This record gives sequence, C-alpha cells and structure tokens, in this order.
Amino acid sequence: MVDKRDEAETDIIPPGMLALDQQLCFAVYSAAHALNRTYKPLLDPYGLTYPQYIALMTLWEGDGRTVKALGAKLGLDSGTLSPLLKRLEAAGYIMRARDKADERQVLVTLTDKGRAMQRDAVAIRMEIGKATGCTLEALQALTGDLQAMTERLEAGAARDDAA
Amino acid sequence: MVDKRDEAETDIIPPGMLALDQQLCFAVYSAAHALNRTYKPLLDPYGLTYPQYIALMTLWEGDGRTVKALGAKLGLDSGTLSPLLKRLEAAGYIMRARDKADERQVLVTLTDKGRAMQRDAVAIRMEIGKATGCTLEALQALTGDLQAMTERLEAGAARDDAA
DNA sequence: CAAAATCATATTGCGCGCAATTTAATTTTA
DNA sequence: TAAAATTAAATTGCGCGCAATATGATTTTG
Repeated sequence: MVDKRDEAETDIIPPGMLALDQQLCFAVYSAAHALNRTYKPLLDPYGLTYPQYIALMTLWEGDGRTVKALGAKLGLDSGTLSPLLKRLEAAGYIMRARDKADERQVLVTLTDKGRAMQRDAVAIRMEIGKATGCTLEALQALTGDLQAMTERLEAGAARDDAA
Repeated sequence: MVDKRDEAETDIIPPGMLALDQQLCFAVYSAAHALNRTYKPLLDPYGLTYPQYIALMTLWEGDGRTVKALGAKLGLDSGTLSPLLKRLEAAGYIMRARDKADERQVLVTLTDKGRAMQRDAVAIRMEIGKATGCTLEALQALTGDLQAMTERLEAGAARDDAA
C-alpha cells in the first residue's frame, strides 16, 4: 500500500487524527450527559441526583467513611462533597458526625433509608444496562478502555503538577 | 464449557453484570472529568472553558448559526447556551445579533479573535491526543462505541418521552 | 512545650446543565 | 384578519464541580 500518495497522506492524516481526538472528547462529554439524562427519571422518584447516587453506592461498599475517603473514590473534593452530603443527610439517606478520635474528620454513615435504597438500585442498574443497548462483553470492554484512558490522563496531570 | 455449574452461574452473572454497568456509568463520568481537567490548563490561557471551546469548534465548522442550531449540535438548551454565549461575546470571540428576517432568532458569528483561535486549537488537540495515550485506532474505536451507545440512550429517552 | 506546618472539612464565587417559566416574534386556524 | 398556538431566546432556581480561601484540629519541629 506504499505508493506515490504517501506524501499526500502525511498531510491528510494529522488533521484526521486531530478531528478524531476532538470527537473522542466530545463523545465522552455527550455520553456522560446521555447517561445522566437516562438516570434522571429513574432517580427522581427518590429525590436523588446521579452524584448523590454514586456517593451512596460508595457507602454501600463500605459504611462509615470519611469525606476525604469518599472524595478519593469519587474524584471529588470537599467543595463538591460537603454540600452534597448535607443534602443527602437532609433527605434522610445518611448521617454525618465528627470523628471523636480526630475531630477534623467527618464520618459518613448510612441510615436505614440509605441501606434500603441499595435494594431499589438493582432495578435501576438493570434499566440503565438495557438502555445502553450493549452486551455484557461490550460494557466490560468499554469500561476497561475508559478506565485505562482515565488513568493515563490522571497520571499526566500528576506529572504536570510535579513539574 | 456447559457443565453442572450453569445453574450457579445464572445466579452469579446478574450481580456481575449489574456491578459492571455501574462501572460503565462511573467510567464515563470519571473520563469526562479527567478530560475536562486535562483541557483546563490548555484553555485557561485563553480564558475559555471546555463548553465554550466546543461552541467555538461548532462555529469553525459553520459560522452564523442560530442558538438553536448550536444547541442541537452540542446537546444543550438555551438555558445553558444563552449565558455561555454572552460570556464568549464579552471575551471577544463571537458576536450575537438578532436575525433581521426572523427576530426570534439570534445569529452567532465569529470575530477575528474567534477565527484566530482555530489555529491555536491544533496544538491543544495534539496535547489532548497525547495525554490520552491512545493510538489513533483506539481513539477511533472508543469514539465510535461511545457515539453508538449515546445514540441508543437518546433513542430510548425519545421513546420514553413519547410514551 | 510552643510555634509552625499540615490536615480535614466547610465556605464562597463562578460556570455549566437542566427544568420551568417568561417574553417577544411568527405561524396557524377559525 | 383576529385569536390561538407555536417558536426562539432569555431568565430563574437549584445542584454539581472546582479554585481559592477560611476555620479548627492535629502533628511536626525547633
């Protein structure tokens, strides 16, 4: 396939690649919005937003975490989590209390309502999976690819911070 | 591979699938944040946010669009775009003017500064592509998969609206 | 042990993103 | 053609998401 068009292709490929990587960013951006819009009608009956829902999911995997530990799992800082957790507490899903051993920390624990929500989450997850229209294998592959890319992006950001 | 464990696997696979689809949503959510964080230091020197940047990109592909046309391309409504476009105008990247032929519409056009930004965007796109650590083929595949999933999610939302 | 540094969380300010509403212009239809 | 319906933008209110800052609590270190 190496022919006299090679020279032209070195001119053509870069713009193509540039357009594509633009599309990847936008594809991720659009997919995130589409997923959020799919979750909304499923979470609205519970008065929950998607970020609140994933905060609950983190607690289902381990109750009694600090705000910092939750933030590490979710990739969010206290500026986002503090008000979010206050709303979850006001809605009766969690409780917050200063750690007696270290008063700087706030321990977040599930209420009965917060634990009960985990059962309803099963149906929500099924709905979302169905809405994606993906096979289990496709979901696994997509998830893995995205996680790998995210790790590389975060590693790059960490390197830039060090520099 | 069909053996006496089949029965157990029908119990095991659903939770596995449920956990995975959760991870897909979160993987998309995390990737969107990671991409946004990667863009931020590249766009900050221009005083642009990522949503503002993709609005400009849309205009580079066709100037003089209405707010509604921009919204259709980006998947955003006037509640998001109106203030965003005002900020882009205040920053000198675009101009907004009511359409003489239909005063309901606002036509958005690029300024010289807005057009000049397109040249700097080439370097930004290269940086992002490098930061993802993906090959061109991997970027294409990921983008295509995400676009296909997003289309299915949006089709489902449209069906739900009709119902 | 006291001052300084560090740490965890909360707060403030700003820009999305979206639902709901408002305003003004255009089109439909009666 | 006048009233009703539709349309395009803008506005309001609320919840993220993040940078910058503030407030206490704990640890370090001099």
